[in-house]
Amino acid sequence: MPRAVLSRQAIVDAAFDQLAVSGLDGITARALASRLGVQAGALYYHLRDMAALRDEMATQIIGRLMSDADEAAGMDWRSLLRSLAHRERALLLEYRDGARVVSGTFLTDDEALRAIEKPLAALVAEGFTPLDAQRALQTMNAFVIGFVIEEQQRRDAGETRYTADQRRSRLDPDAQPISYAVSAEVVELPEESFTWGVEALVEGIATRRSAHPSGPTPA
Amino acid sequence: MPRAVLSRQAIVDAAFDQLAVSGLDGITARALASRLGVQAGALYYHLRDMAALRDEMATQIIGRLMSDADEAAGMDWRSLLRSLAHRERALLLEYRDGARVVSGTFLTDDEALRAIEKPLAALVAEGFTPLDAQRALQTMNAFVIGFVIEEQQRRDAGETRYTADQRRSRLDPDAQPISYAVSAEVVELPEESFTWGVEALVEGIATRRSAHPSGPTPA
DNA sequence: TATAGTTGTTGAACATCGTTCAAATGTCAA
DNA sequence: TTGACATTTGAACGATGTTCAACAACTATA
Repeated sequence: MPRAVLSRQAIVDAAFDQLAVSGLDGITARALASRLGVQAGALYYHLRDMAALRDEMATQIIGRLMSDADEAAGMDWRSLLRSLAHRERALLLEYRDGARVVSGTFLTDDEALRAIEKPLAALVAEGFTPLDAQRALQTMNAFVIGFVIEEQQRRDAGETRYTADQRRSRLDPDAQPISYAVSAEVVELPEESFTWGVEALVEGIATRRSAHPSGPTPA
Repeated sequence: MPRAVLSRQAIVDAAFDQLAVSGLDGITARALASRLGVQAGALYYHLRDMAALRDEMATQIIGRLMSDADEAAGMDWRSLLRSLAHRERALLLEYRDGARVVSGTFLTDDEALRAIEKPLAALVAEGFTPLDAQRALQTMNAFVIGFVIEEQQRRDAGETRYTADQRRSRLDPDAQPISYAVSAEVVELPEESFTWGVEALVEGIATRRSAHPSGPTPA
């Protein structure tokens, strides 16, 4: 047999293809092996286990987020945070189960971890405490992850069981008038909902920023 | 054999016990069956499949969040949002993998869906548009879920590979001074980080609230 | 050119998983 | 006592992750 048919990267590429076709649960050792024209056991020469593969996938997604990000240049901090949030969401949406992939894993490459320094420095340069800068990014990131997990849950898995009509049918317009009235916007228009959250967060972070010179976070 | 050894609720209870012991991945049909003194197949008389069990678990957790919540009474909207966020986090932290359990599932009980009406009404009574009220809750919820997923990832899974020291060792204090300086707070002190995010969000939502009388969400 | 060593893959096996289903068992009503 | 019903058994099926001795192909050395 020819030597070196596989490589760590080839397996990861196949995993992304498989992810698009059958979702995160469809990424099995045998599915990848057949996609690569190989037996399942061969994968374990290049990967410790399947968890390592998922870590690697998450790392590459985050790597993309950090790489095309030379945008810290010349942006005020609001635009920077907005841009980061929207690009992170767009990136996660490119992949089936994208938010689940990155949420449950560890970064295998230090490059991504180090890349956070750039936006951190940009925030500090604009008057944030290092700690406040870190927390601003952490807060924004948590929001994006949480939002997209729910968004993809509806988009990918629940096409049959998560329509606006279906949601409305479980509500009583007399007992729950507000829920009923906004039920359409909950399911549809995720763009607007996301932007609303980002704008709220940016403004909220602005108040934390101006708060710190006079002392620590107030109660 | 005696009739009705099992019940849907008994299985869910066993699942929560198993969750505490071995995490979400440890909840297998046979593990629950042995815990209940029964064969694995018997579970399928009460549950369509294991996904239905996870939905049921998520529903019961959310149900707890909504039930001990008679707190909408007499609270200003800020206190209400704060209280909801902190109670949601505390509840999720009670369960191993709690955030993952509720994030990837559908509510099987309409009660939880209907219970959102109460906080929604409270926000509307204080000047929020129905749509803004819905989005405020959605944004806060996304943040809490995203935050706790990461928090539990570190607490439960990664005790060995996610300490502050380990994070620092992957950073260069000269090249990434800010990341290095705050690396301790990132891993430890989740309480303060979470409160920081909640406060930022509440203040940010306040600006969305005052913005709407003059028109829709500004750019 | 022969030989040894290394790298990468095979093929088979193991334990465990979710799920299904005919058969057996226990309980209750008539 | 009998019959109908509800519930569980026990065994099986296919698919999963993972391991490992054997084997094949390439590389470097002699």
